[in-house]
Amino acid sequence: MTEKDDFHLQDFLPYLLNQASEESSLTFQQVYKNRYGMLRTEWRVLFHLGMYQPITASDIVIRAKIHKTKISRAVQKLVDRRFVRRERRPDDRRQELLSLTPAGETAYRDLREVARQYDAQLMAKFTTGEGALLRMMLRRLAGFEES
Amino acid sequence: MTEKDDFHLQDFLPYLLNQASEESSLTFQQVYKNRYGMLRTEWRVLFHLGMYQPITASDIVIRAKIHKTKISRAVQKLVDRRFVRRERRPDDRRQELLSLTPAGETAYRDLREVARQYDAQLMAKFTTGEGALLRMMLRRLAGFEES
DNA sequence: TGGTAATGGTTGATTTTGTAACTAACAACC
DNA sequence: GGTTGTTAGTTACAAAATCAACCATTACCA
Repeated sequence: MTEKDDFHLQDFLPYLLNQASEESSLTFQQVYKNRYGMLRTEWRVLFHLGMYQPITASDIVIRAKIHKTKISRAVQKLVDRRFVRRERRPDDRRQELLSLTPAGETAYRDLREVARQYDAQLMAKFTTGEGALLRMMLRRLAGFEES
Repeated sequence: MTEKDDFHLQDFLPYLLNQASEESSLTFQQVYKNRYGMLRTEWRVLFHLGMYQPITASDIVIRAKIHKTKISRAVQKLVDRRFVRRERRPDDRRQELLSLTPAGETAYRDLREVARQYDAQLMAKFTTGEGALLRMMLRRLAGFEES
């Protein structure tokens, strides 16, 4: 007979991570969606620019591990909405440097503040030590650090 | 002046969770995709049936927090491929009870074993105590437990 | 009983994503 | 200089997700 197995879907790490990820992004999603009409990829591009500008689309592809077509379309939309400015490099005319417009800067600062507060709210579920450990473990799972 | 801020995207919990989630689901995805041509929602439905059958589509909606149209289409595909059987309830003819066919059972057991091994492989990155704590924290973030 | 609301599930239209093929610019090598 | 190969980014088409409207059935209730 096939013994009743001790597997539990809710403990399967990829499933659990996905559920936690979805659940914990809901509140933030409401904000960037309602306030700026952005999609997930778009706020990410915005944030990457806010943190590292000026950078190219390829840089974002590498850092965020998002497919280049998604980035391409997100950048296009952000440019259309005057959040982002693109500028072709003179020395290598294939690449274009992306940077935030003043409106983009404003949106970024606003959302960054929301993110910071929301993160604090989520982390309040844990002790400081637990939270630090959680981030460390997630970084390792995400491949952000080798070890 | 606007002080250079201490915000780091890579530490923002929803972002970090999403990256960890995506990264850690890649390997398993290859298996259910290549071996059974399934999509994410489909293996999840399969697993829910494997664990809790017989249940209705609505039950899965509630448990897995997946939209009902996604479930509806996933179930349809699984039925088409003879992994799942549907049976209208006599007492409430709106509902239909879903259960696995023998082929579905086989696929489920196979994938469950893959999942178990893969989970162990992921958890090997941590000590036993860390792993247990991680799961507990993720469960809390996912809303699997109230507290 | 009859009318209205709620539930389980499906379908169609639109939006978003994924995959591959493509253009343009540069690099490397002969 | 002229192939050949790479890289940056876009576009076209197919696959999938989202959203709203939709049946069919059951529940509620005057």
